[in-house]
Amino acid sequence: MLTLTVIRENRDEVIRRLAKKKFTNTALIDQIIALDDQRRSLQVQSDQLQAESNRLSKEIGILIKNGNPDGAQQAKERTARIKEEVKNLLDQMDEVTARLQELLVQIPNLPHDSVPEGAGAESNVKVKEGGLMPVLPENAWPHWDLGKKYNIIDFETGTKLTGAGFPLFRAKGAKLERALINFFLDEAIKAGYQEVLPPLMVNEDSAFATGQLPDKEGQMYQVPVDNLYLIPTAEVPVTNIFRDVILEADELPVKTVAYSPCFRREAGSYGKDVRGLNRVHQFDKVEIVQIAHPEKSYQALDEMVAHVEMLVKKLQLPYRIMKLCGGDMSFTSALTYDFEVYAAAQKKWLEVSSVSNFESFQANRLKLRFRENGSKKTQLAHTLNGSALALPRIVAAILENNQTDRGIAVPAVLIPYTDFEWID
RNA sequence: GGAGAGAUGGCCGAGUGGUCUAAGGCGCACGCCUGGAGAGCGUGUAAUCGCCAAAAGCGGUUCGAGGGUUCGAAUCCCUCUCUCUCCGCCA
Repeated sequence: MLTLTVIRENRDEVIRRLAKKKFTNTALIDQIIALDDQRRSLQVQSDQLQAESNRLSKEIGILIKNGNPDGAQQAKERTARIKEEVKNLLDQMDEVTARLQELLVQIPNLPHDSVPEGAGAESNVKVKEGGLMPVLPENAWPHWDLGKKYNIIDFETGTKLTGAGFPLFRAKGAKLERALINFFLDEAIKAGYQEVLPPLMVNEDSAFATGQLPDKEGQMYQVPVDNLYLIPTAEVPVTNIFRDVILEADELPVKTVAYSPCFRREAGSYGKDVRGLNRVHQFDKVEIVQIAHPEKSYQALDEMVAHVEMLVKKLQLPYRIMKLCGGDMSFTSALTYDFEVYAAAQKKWLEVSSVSNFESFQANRLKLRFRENGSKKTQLAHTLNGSALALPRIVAAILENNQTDRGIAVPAVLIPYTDFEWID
C-alpha cells in the first residue's frame, strides 16, 4: 500500500503514474486525501480533550490528598463530560481510519518510470533472449506424454488422491524434483542468500500483510477450523518474517531463500494452458527475497535477474526475459521481469519466474523499516522477490527439449544431484 | 486433552489504583579520564500519530491483544492469544 505522505504530497504525479497501470480512479485518491484531513482534524480535537482530561485527573488526586472533596467532585464532573466527547471523537476516528485503510489498499503501486506503456501481455518488452532452440522431430512428445511413457509423472493417480492439478511424481521424476530444488537452493546460498524452511500455512495477519487478504482469499486453500491459509508462495511466510521489524542500515541487504511447495486454487483459470504441468494446484518453488536500501533496490533487482538468468543458462534452456508493461504488472509491483523458457514440443513459451521490485509498497503494510546508522528516524525498506525457480514448467521444458531416442537427457549441471544421466 | 504459573522497554528485572514522567541492572552511543585499552565517572538511550513550513518544542497513544470498571489502570474485572512446568497422548 502507498503511504499517505506520498499521496498527499504528490497527488498529481501519483495520478499520472497510476494511469500507466490503467488505474484511473482519481476520485478515490481525492476521497483518501479528504478522509485523511478528517482524521487529522478529529485527532487534533481528541488530543486536546485528552490532554485536558489527563491534567484534571492529576488535579483530582492532589485535591483528594489535600482534603478538598468539593473541588475534586467538581473536577470529576468536568472530566465525565470530556470523556463523553472524547469517546465520540475516537469512535468517529476509528470509523474514518478503517474507511481510509479500506480505500488505501485499493490503490496499486506506482510503476517505475521505465515500465512500458500497454494494456496486456502483448505489450511486454523483450529485453533479452538466450540459449539454443532445440531441434526436435515433428512428432516430438509433449511432457505429459513423456511423463507417462517413462512413468515419472502420474497425473491420474494424483487426481485419484487429491484432484486435478495435483501430480504424483514417481521414481526418477521424484528425484528430478529433489535435484532441482537442491540445485536452486545451493546456487542461491552461493550467491549469499540465507536459507529458511518456512511453515506452509500462515495466519490471517500474515496473509493480510503480503496482500493475499482482504480480497484474494479465493486464490488460497483455507483451513477454516484453525483460520489458517496454505501458502500460495514462500514469499508470504518469508516476507512476513520481517513484519514489524526495524533493521539497521548496515544489515541491508537481507537476502533470504526458501524452498516450499505452493498451493494455488487457480479459480477461474480452467481451459487454456492447463495441460500437464503447465498449471497445477500444488508445485515446488525456490523463492529468493531481498530487503534492500531504497537507494540500492534497483541494483538488487538487476542482481536477482542476473541470478535467475544464470540458472536457466546452466540448465541449458532457451529463455527470454520480458519487462512487463503497466497493464500486465501485478498490483503490488513497481517493476517486474518475467522469465520464460521454451518448451519445444508444445512450441510454447512458459513463464518460470517473475522477479519484482515492490519498493516500499509491501514494506508499508508490513511495517518493515530500517534506520540509517546513527539516525533516530525510521524509514520504509524496499522489498524484492523472485522465483529462482518454479519447478513444474522447468521440468516440462527439460523433458520436452531433451527427449531423444535413448530417453531424456538430464542437464549436466543436475547429474551430481540426480545420480543418473538418463530418464529412460 | 487435564492441572498450574506467567507475558513490563534492545535484554534482564522491580512495580497490586494517584508525580509511573515505569525503579535498578545489562547492553549500546557520546563525553571525561588514559600513551592506548580497560576500569571508573558523567550524559543519553522505544515505537507511533498529530500540531508547526521545518527544526526545536508541545500534545495523544502504546506495559501480550481486545473490551470493561474508575475522575484516574502496568496494577482491579472479562474474553482471547502466546510461553513455561507437571500429567496424559504421540512421530
